[in-house]
Amino acid sequence: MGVHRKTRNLELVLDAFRNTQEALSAQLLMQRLPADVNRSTIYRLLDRLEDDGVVHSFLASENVKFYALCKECTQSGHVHSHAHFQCTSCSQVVCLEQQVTVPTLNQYRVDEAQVLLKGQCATCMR
Amino acid sequence: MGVHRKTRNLELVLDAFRNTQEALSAQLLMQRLPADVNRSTIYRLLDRLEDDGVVHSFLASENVKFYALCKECTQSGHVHSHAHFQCTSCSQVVCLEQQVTVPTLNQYRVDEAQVLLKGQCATCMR
DNA sequence: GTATTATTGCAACACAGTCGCATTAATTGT
DNA sequence: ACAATTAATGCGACTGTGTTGCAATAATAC
Repeated sequence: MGVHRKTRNLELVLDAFRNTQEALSAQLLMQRLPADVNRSTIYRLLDRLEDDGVVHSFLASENVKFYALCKECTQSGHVHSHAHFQCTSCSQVVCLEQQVTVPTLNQYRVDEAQVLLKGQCATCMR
Repeated sequence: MGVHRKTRNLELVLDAFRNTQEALSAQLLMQRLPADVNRSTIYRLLDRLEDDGVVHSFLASENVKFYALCKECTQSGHVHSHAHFQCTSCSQVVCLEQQVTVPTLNQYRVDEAQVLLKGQCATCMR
């Protein structure tokens, strides 16, 4: 695992993930972390944490990358073969239990399947 | 269906889609269309064509929106419930026949399922 | 405590996409 | 065929997400 000095910023980011069920974007982290945490630092921490298999990332709507803590991943291989859900009202994103089976195709070798389900979350429905 | 004057640019964009099996991004269109077709115009045409159910869009890697001609869509409802494939080497994107069934979830109302399969296309594999 | 070097902050940048506004050109009515 | 209407276009400026080079700072190893 890449070097990880125990810095304030690293702890803040990890805490943010531990304190929520949601997946987080760089944007959301900026809102939730103290204002003096630098934008670039957040992006760099997310990149590193992903490289190290601590979080995994996926694209949601409006071209925004979301991150969430990995449960099944290691550095050697990300095994986050689960679906993600995004609420079209509040934009919240969560990881689902729902496993995704990677289909086999004739003309292509499929390495990865990204599934994003879109709709409304319980809070926004009422 | 929104107003559509038969303009050179509209024809160029539609031809580009008709002349390929691939899905196209604004970027790719710029490369394939004459250089004097304005960037904003391409974005606006894509938006309009999508509103009118002529093309559908979906997000691929690297935060890029791709578009492809609709076969089953109408203005009233996009029914492009098929999977998409993107080659991680050449970045090419295609629509697959593979239909996607939208799962039902307990806590969420799912309106749409986006499936992006990633791997290598036939050309890049050899 | 000092040296090493990972991490950070900053500013500048790259890129996808959007928008306001004036100009151009496709359509409509006569 | 021509003028009036207004959709479509081009341009420039802008937004937002994410990246990068570089100098300053701070966590770790000795």
